[in-house]
This record gives sequence, structure tokens and C-alpha cells, in this order.
Amino acid sequence: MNNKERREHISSYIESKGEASIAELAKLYPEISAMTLRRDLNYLEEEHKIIRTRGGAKAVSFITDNINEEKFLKQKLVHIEEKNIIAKKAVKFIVPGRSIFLDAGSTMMCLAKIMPDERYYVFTSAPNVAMEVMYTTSSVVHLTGGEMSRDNLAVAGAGAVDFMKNINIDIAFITVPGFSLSNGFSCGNVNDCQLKKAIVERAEKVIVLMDSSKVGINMPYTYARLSDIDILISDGKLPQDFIDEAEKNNVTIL
Amino acid sequence: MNNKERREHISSYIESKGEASIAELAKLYPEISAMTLRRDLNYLEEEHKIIRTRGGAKAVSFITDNINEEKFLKQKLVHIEEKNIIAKKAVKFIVPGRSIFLDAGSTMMCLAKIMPDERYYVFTSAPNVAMEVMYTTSSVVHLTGGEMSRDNLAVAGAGAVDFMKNINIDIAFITVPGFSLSNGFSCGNVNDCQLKKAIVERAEKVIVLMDSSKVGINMPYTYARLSDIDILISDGKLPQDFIDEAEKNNVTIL
DNA sequence: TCTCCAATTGTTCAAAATTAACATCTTAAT
DNA sequence: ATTAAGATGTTAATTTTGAACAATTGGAGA
Repeated sequence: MNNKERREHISSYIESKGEASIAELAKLYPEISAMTLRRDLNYLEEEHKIIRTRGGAKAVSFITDNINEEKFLKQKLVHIEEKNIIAKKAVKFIVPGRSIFLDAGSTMMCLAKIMPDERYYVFTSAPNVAMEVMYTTSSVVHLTGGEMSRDNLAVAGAGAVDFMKNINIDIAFITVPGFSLSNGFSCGNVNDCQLKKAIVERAEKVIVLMDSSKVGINMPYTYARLSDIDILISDGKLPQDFIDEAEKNNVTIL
Repeated sequence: MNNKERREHISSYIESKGEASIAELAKLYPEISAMTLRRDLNYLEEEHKIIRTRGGAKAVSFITDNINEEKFLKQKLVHIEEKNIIAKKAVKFIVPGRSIFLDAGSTMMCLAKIMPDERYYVFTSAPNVAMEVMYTTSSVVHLTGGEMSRDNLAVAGAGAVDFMKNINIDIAFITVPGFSLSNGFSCGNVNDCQLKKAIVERAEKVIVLMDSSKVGINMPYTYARLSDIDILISDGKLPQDFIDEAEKNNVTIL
């Protein structure tokens, strides 16, 4: 492995973990001296890939995420690894040149970060997702207009729904605030619900991204049922009764 | 000065400079020991106000800005101090409870960061400005929909213009890609031009934020002339012929 | 007002991390 | 094969840090 490869490995390692210490990296690369690792980190900092801290480094996106999620939204972070598992499964369904919708939420941010640098036609209701996709890929990015919500940092409202009514979507990636067998997929915001509903109706293929912690949670507004969706991607810890019911509705579970 | 005040001073000092070293802070607070300053920085890091680095700290927003501007937009940074001068003059015109439009651009980001925490009705075409205002204030924030541009990270297009046509704006803050006496205020993107034009037409009061480096630059699409605007805020280094012409058009220069 | 407790700050010093400088090893071009 | 440039390792000096303890401050309650 040459130094370029190693630096990329280190960069993506830090990106996925959020931060790392020199000691940690030394264990990961036992044959590399601490001096070289320091030089690697300093190089990556000049490239704006990481922020150097005493004894290690932090991922730039980690800092950004902390602002948006921990400090701003004040919602507890589901561990980043779980979201990455889901995002990695989902990214395989993204095909260059297609029209795709990306919902709001931190899982969607993970997905945006690992999208291959191709040209897609991306529609989204989340400003942070839009910025990330602009940054990661060469896509044409459209943002639905409307009022911004402090719950999920997404825009919604009549304007957004109208906007999406005229758009054709190949694949829609939808996130899940809550799910129960009796009430299906639900969220807490009526505007958001209407937008999601409109997308689910219009998209050719609907892929739902849901981590297992959402099962059994009821939110006020139902925007879809299992029968409305095509694929459900999770962290692989779903309860059996959910899986049975999904299969009954021809939902592919990944 | 108690420790709470001092920590806030340190925080805003780092916020305005982007970063600072312990040695620098020690000069600023000669009677405070380095240990205490370290403790202050560690405290501020826990509050997510700064990121601790070896020998000092960086502002979180400095890191974010570097991503968006230096790395992503790759446009040279006009020095942050100049933008702050303009933003500080502009913020005095923002009155709680009013309907205001904020254009895209890094000067507008500075303005967003220093807005008092009041409730405004904010309309903007820039996702990053929208997020910042959500974070800084208790406002209702509306984002115009449309296609996102890699030039200025703003959305524009037919949807955005339609959206704004139905909105009443008290005060519009507009940024300037280029200005010349013969062609007025101009920008490089036709969608952006149309949106700006619509705003300038509809707003009760139009305040233009322009640093002196923009004078003498012609961009393809003119969206306003001196006669269309009410107030122009700059860094105070405008050429005399510009000032003369502005006064002829009853523009207040600050 | 005085006393006492807790929080804040300062000091000292050992440990950890960093840098600089130089030595060694690779690699690729000639 | 030779050489030069780049990458890596080693060492020592320097800087930064954190821990531990001492000193100081600022109130709350007697």
C-alpha cells in the first residue's frame, strides 16, 4: 500500500468513525510510525478532509453533523455505524441518469455522502441533503420550496407538494419517524406527511430506509402502509412479526 | 468580569477571527492564566461552540465556511472582517416580526449569524442561509424551491420566481456579483437574475450589500439599477464617482 | 457581619504530543 | 547502475497538556 492509498484509507476511516487518535491509527497500521501518521493527518488537514486535533483528528462532516443534529435538532444520535449499514445497502439502488427523490434525515445524509460521483437528477426536501449531494456528486439538484421545520430540517408545505406533483420520480428513498403494524409508516408533521404521501404515490419504486428502533412507534400522521412500498432497508435487527407482515405485502427486506 | 462573560467573549472572539491560540488569548487576557484559558476552551468545546486544536481552538462556523466556500465553491474568500463590517451595518435594519428576504452569498451568511434571536418571517433562496437563520433565530423560515446552482449555492428557477410572486416582503437584502455604472447590478445566472429582479420589484425596501471589490465588474444579466434600490451597504471603500451617482439616485450609502 | 462551603483560578510538574533535524529507505527516471 | 526526489523512521528538544494540589473568591446562611 502506497502513501496515497493509506491516506485515503485514513481519511475514510475518520470519516466513518467521526474522529480518531494517532494511537488508534497506529494500531490500525502497526508497521507505520507515528511520525508518518502525523504527516498523513497534516496532509489531510490541508486538503480540508479532516480537522487536526491534539493527538488525532476529527472528520469535517462529523463536526457539521454535530451542529445540525446534536446541537440544533437536539435529537439523540443513533450510532453512525448503524446508519452507514443502511446507507451502504441503499446506495446500490442509485443508478446514474435517473430521477431520484431523497427524503430528509440523518440516514439520508449518510447516503448522500457515499453516493458515487455521477450525474443524477436529485429531488429533495432537505437543504442539508441537497448541499451534500451537490458536494458529493455532479448531479442536478432540485430542492422543494416551502417552510422549514425545526423537527427534521426539511422544507414542506403546499408549495412543496405542488412542486413534486409535476415531477416524475424513478426511485424515492423515504425515511421513517415511526412505524407500527396497525398504523403503518407515520410522522409527526402534517406538511411532511402530505409531501411524503405525494412522493410515495408518484414514485415508480419506493425504498424505505428504517432502523429497527422505529418499529412500534406511532406518530400522528400515517403517510404509507407496507403495501405501498417496494423495498425496505434496515440495520438487520427487525422483529420477526414485522418481517412476516412485510413479506405478506411483497416488500423486499434488506 | 466573571468566567461566564469571559467564556462568551472568548467564544465570540474565536467566532469572529475563525481561530485563536492560547498564546493569543493570553495576550488578550493578561491577568488570566493559561490553565484557565485551556479550561475555558475545553468548556466551549463541550458546548460545541468551538473545536479544540493543539495550542488553541477553531470556530465551528469557520470550519463549515471553509467547506462551503473554499473547498466547494472554490471562490477566494474576501476577508471575513470586511463581510462582518457590512453585516453589522445591515443587521440594524432587521426588525422583529417583519417579512424579510435574504439573498444568497457569504455576506448573507455573516448577516444570518449575527441576527438577534427574535422571530422574523424570513424568505431566502439559499439553503445554507436558511439553516443558519433557523439556528440563530426563532424565525419562521421559508425557502424558495428550484434548481440549485453551483455558483452560489442558491436555488432558482421558475418555481422560485412563482413562489416569491405571492409573498409580501418588507425588506429585501440583496447581494451583488457585479456592478458597473453603465450596466447596474448584474449577475451571471439567468435564473438567479429573474429571482432577484422579482424580489427587487416586490419588496417595500431594497437594501443592497456590496463590498467595494464588486465595482467595475460586469456580469451578463442586469437585475437592478441604482434607481431601483433604497440603501447600499458597503465596506466603506467605494470610489467617489460611484458615490456621486448613487446620491443622484437617492440611494443612501452606509 | 462573619463563617463556611463550593466554585473558580493559579501553580507546579510529569506525561504526552509535536516539531525539527537528520538518517535511511524506495522508487522511478535516465 | 546511478541518481535524485520523495517517503519514512529515529532521535532529541520543545511545546502543550492534564492532574493534583494550593490559593482565592463569592455567596448563602447563621
